[in-house]
This record gives sequence, structure tokens and C-alpha cells, in this order.
Amino acid sequence: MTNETTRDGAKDAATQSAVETAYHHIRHLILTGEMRSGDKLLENQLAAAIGVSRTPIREALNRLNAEGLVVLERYRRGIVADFSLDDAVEIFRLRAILEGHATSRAASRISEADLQRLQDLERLMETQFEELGWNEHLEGFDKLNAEFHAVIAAAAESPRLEKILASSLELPASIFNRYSEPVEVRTRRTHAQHREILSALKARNPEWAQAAMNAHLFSLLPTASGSLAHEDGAK
Amino acid sequence: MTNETTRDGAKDAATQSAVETAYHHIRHLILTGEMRSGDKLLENQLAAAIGVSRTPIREALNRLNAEGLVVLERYRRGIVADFSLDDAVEIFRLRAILEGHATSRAASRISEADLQRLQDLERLMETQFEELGWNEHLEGFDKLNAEFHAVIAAAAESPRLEKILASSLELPASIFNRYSEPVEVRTRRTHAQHREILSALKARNPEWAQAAMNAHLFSLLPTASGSLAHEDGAK
DNA sequence: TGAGGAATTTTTGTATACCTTTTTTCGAGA
DNA sequence: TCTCGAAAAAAGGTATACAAAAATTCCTCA
Repeated sequence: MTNETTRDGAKDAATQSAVETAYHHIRHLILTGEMRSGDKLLENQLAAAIGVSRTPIREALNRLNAEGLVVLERYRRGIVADFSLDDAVEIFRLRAILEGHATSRAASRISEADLQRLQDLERLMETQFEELGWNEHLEGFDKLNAEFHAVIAAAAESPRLEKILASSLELPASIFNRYSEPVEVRTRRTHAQHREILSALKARNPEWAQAAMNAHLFSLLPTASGSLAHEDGAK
Repeated sequence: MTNETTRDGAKDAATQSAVETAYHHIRHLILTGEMRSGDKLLENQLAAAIGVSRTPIREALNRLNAEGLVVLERYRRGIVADFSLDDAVEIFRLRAILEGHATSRAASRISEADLQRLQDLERLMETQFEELGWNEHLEGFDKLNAEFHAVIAAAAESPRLEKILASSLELPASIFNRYSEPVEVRTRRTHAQHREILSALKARNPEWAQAAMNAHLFSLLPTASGSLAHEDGAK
């Protein structure tokens, strides 16, 4: 899965539309921190880089704007959105409220197959963490972690809730790391919390599940002190 | 329904972009029930009707799709989204959670000017209700009511929360009426509830404000019995 | 040398043209 | 007459062309 020349950022399904290609490509640039807050998003430049015309680029930028990752104003250059500490806190508060609710619902609805999937995902995250250090570990972790949360969101069987969680409350990893505790501290606790959430879901105990998810998310609430260990390499 | 040649649906600000025009026009068609669930949204037809090219129509449809009012699939005609009873319930549940949270935050943040504005809005709704019956009353009421809730959402000072409430949890009035109690019953209670919310905000009591807003929204939770009085005129 | 501002360039907004896919039409064969 | 399927029509997806606005350049004048 870790091939190097996937020139369309994300999933490589048979024939992807141009706007999907553009959307995933640009979103990837932002979420991975390849483009940072304030960077200019020029339609022509992106079109050339991605190899489609401006039309799908514009659609993709509009979607990202609706999701809050890009700031667009009429006749003004689009820029990558800036996330202050307050923004990060706001996002995590809302995630806690909504994902807590989702987890509560999931507790009485989730299938055995999805429970198994969650267990597999968590086991994968933990073994990868043991084998590689947290350095190499990171990209893989983010993907698995995202799926862990996505499975729970889907199990809540509330399509609008799922959509909001997937598209309106994202925070670029680079920003999150800036405001969060050092990765290795955070990650160890995350594993324990994930296991607790899983236990609560298996017990089909909505209140416990909700509380465990809330604890998980509130423990990640960004702080002013931020990360003390991890400073991004480039200037 | 009153005037006949308002060719741009909503607000008529100085120079509106073509996509704004298209967006408000189509959104208005859906929310007022002029276009109903399942109706086809043909790009050419809308373009001709609104007087712009397909490009801004497509942008508008994409926005409405993201908001859940329109269903788009690749290479498939867009249609006005269908709202089942379950959808309506889901929307009100999520509104209750999020708008309750917003009201709680608003209680400790809202300005005196906004409190006054809320009082004025509520007084307007009530006097209009006395003067006109609930028949004529309706269009005006929806606008004032929407602003009442919007003022509170804004006072929460959580831009993402405000955006979600404004754009992801809408229900066309025609659908709401189908699943809700008769209008005159509902409206009388709404006035009392609005006054209670206002009192709680004035008292700057977050818990009370949140509970009052929750009571308001849960009292509107759509039911299978639905409206017994109001059946739409046309076949 | 620096500030103001007009001309140029760049960039975004919209319209149109063209291509691909879907939908419909309509005719052949059972 | 019904069904299947190919041809035609219609509709959406993308590229390009042109218009409007903003950003930049560069000249003028203090």
C-alpha cells in the first residue's frame, strides 16, 4: 500500500473524476502540512500540477472551503485556512460532543463485524507502534486511527452526523501536533483509551461508551503549551 | 408566493455573483416546497430559468448537495432530496444537541444588543400572530424564527458550530409541516418557549438556557402521526 | 527618494464548446 | 405484442475562451 508514485493522493479507484482527483490531491497537501496556513492556492498552478483544467479545481476548492480547510473570498486568491489555538480547541470540543453522541448510538447498533474490525485496527496500531518507533509510525497511524473513528461514526447510523464528523471538523495534523502534547506520550494513552471505548461498545453500554469517547477527545484538547518535543524540521 | 417576478429568490444585495443568485434561487425553491422531493434539477433548465450559464448552476447545486438538500450522483440528474420521518427526527435530534450547546455558550457571551434584538423578534412574531391568523402569518414567521435562532447561534461565538447549524441541518418547511403537529398548536407553545429561552439568556444561566432550548426543539420532534390539520392544497 | 496612481499583468468569475455517459427512442426479431 | 438492443437524443463532466476584478508594476511628481 505504500507505493511512491500515486499521483492522485488518495484512493485509486478505477476511473476517478477530475474533481475527485483534484479534491483529494489538494486536501492531502493541506492535511499533511505540505501546504501550510496562509499559502496561496492559485487555480492555474494547481490545474497544471494536477493535470486537469481549472473547472474541477474550482469545484474542489469550493468543497474544501465548505469544509473549512480553505478560505475563499470573491475575486480573492484562495489560501490555506489558518488554525489558531482557539480553532483547534473549538474543533475538539465539537468533535467531543458529536462523536460522543455517535459513540453512544453506536453502542446499541454496532455489528459484530464492525466490533471485530475495530479490534483489528487497534491491534494493528499497537503492533506498528511497537515495531517502528513513533517516528516512522506516524503516517500509518493517522490512517488507521481515522478509520477507527470512522467505523464508530458509521455505526451510529446517523448519516448527517457521520457527514459532519467526516467533513466539517478536520484539523491538519501539522497544526494538531503544534498544539498537542508530544506524540509518544499522547499515543500510549490513546491506545488505552481506544481499548476502553472498544470494551464499552462490546458491553453495549451507551453511557460508558460516550463517556470513554469524551475522555479520549478531551484528553487531546489542544493546549497553549503545545508540543514540547516535536518541532517541524524545515524553517 | 406573493409577488410574481422576483427572479432571484432571496436577498437582492447590490451586485450578487451568479452563483449566489443561483444558490438562493434554487434553495428557495426547495425550502418553500415549490420543488418537492424527487423533482429533477436539470442544469440547462435551471440555467435558462435563472438567467445564468450552467457553470454557476453547477456550483450552486454542489453547495446544496453538501448541505443535503439536493442529491447528486456522477452523471446522474440531480434531484431534490427526499426527507423521511427518520431524516426529520435525525435533524431535530442533532439540532437539539448542537443548538443546545450553542445556547449554553450564548448565555455567558451574548451582548445586550443581541438580547434586545431577540426580544424584538419575539414580540414581532407574537403581534403578527395576533393580527393575522396563522394562515397569512407563516412566511413572515419562518423568517423571524430563523433569525431568532441565528442570533443565538452567532452569540455562541463558535464559527464552525454556527456554520453547521446554518447549513447542514435544514429541513424544508413543507416536510416539517407534514411530520409536525398542526401549526396553530405548535406556534402558541413556541412563543412561550422562546420567551423562556430569552429569560434564561437574560439571567445568563447556561444550564437553564440549554435545557430550555432542548425542550423547545424536542417538543418539535417530528412524529409519525404528523400534522392532522394541514394538507397541502395541490394534488 | 518615496508616495500616489494609472497602466499592465495576473487571477478569478462566467459563458461556451466539446467530450463522455446516461437516458430515451425506435425498430428488429421472437 | 413484448423484449432486447442499437441508434439517437439529452444531460452531465471537463476544457477553453472571454469578461471582470484584483494585484502588481512602473512612471510621475513632490
